[in-house]
Amino acid sequence: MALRLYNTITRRIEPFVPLAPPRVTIYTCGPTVWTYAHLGNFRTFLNQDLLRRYLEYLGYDVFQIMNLTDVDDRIIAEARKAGKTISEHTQPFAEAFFEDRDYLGMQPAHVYPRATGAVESMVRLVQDLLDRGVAYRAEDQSVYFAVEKFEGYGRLSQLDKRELKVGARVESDEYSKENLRDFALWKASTPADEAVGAAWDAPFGRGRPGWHLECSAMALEELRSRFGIATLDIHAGGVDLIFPHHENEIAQSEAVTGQPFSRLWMHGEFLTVEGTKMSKRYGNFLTVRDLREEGVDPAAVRMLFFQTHYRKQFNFSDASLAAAGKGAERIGELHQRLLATVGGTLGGEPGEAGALLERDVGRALDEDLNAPNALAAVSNFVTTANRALDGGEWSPAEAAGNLQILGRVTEVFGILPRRPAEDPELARWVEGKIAERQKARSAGDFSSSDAIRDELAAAGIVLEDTPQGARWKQRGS
RNA sequence: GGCGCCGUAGCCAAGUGGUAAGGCGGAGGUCUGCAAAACCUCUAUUCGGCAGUUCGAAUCUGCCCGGCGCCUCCA
Repeated sequence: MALRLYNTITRRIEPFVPLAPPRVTIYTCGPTVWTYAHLGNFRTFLNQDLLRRYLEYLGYDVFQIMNLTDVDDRIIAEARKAGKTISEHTQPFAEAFFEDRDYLGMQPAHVYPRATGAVESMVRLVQDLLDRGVAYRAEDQSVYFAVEKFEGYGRLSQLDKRELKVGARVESDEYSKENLRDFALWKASTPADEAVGAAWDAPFGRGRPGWHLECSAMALEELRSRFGIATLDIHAGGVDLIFPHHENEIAQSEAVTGQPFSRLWMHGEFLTVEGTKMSKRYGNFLTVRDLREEGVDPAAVRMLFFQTHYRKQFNFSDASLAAAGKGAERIGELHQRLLATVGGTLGGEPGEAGALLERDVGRALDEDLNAPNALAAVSNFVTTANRALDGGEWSPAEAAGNLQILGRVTEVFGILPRRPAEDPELARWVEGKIAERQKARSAGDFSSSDAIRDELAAAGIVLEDTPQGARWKQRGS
């Protein structure tokens, strides 16, 4: 059993072999902080989070880099509109991104380099490319990458098989390029850029970095300074980044290093809404803050996203989110039940059910991160465990061992529903009500006991009568 | 126009040559004072359509129908 992943560059599922195990370096293209990231963006990030967690589960020592793009056309336009500098404009959105990340329970990347903080290394990279003759300064004072000078350009996106749509890439400000496919490394500064603080000095002229430059510069910077290498193990992003973004990153980086920029390229598919790609452009987007305001449990979101394979589009709907939430709750219920069964038992030895769970989840995730299949295994385990618990078939030790495995596995997905924070005051009130109800029940006064249950329900408290007395929990909220 | 992806039950979704995972929903049952939670049984003779290859196809090939994406600094 070994992990296999789909590699965009070979279009095949292949064994995952890191450059220097147990270390695994991952670069994930992060958000452009011109506004709030939407759920579609987070689908990609969440799938990367799953990859990260599974690699760590397998024992790899992961180093993850996620960039924040904090200078680009949209940011400059928005900053201008608001009369702010770009950093004034992006700061709140960067903070919001981290809040959303934490809310969704994503593992933080090890570093979050920002484009504006890496201008120096970007300038060096451009200079290097100029020195090597694969880049040139055009009449408009911008610096472009000469695509024809880089052998193998277009390998990732299979450009050789395509024909350009007539008129597709011809824009007024690109007339200076020698070749239509050449792309900007450094854009000569304009008054608009200067007005919002988006211009830097460089030997080849004052300007700002092109979009693709930052990822190459920052990734190489981190790899070189920390590990003395120039090749990533995994580079991940959304499918829309295959071309031109990642294609250009490869060209820029490899033209300088002569080494593969990344051994593996992973691309996640889109989230759609009513069949159409979720996008700011179409206005059909939802943000994480929207969900938070509705009181959605992040476990439901994770469950929903992981129920579809990352390389397949899937359509978001409130109904499917609610259904996924129910599924996550069922797993959470069992988790609680096992905790109660285990009591203070330490250690424990996993039984057959736990071993099966671990094996099936591993098999599924090993095959290109087949999370849907892995979750099916979890679900089967839940049924098996509940049945065993109903029949009193598990000793505390066996329950403890199985619980440990369930915990390890669900940790990979991060799908255990959040338990409401302990509120002593609320707890005291609820316990009081439960005692009151119990008294009524013992006396056979069921209309009173039901009234109390209704009262609690109205407060969002759900009761479950068990042989050990009433359990309670907060619903939804 | 070029390149690519998808179409599986009421809904969501695995499965890519050997006879349809899983979740949600629904029906009935067990347990319960009634519930809740859990469990049990049932819920696709069939995988967009039509041909073909094969002992055998949801899985391979061809055509058709329907939907989506990239080629636009969009995850």
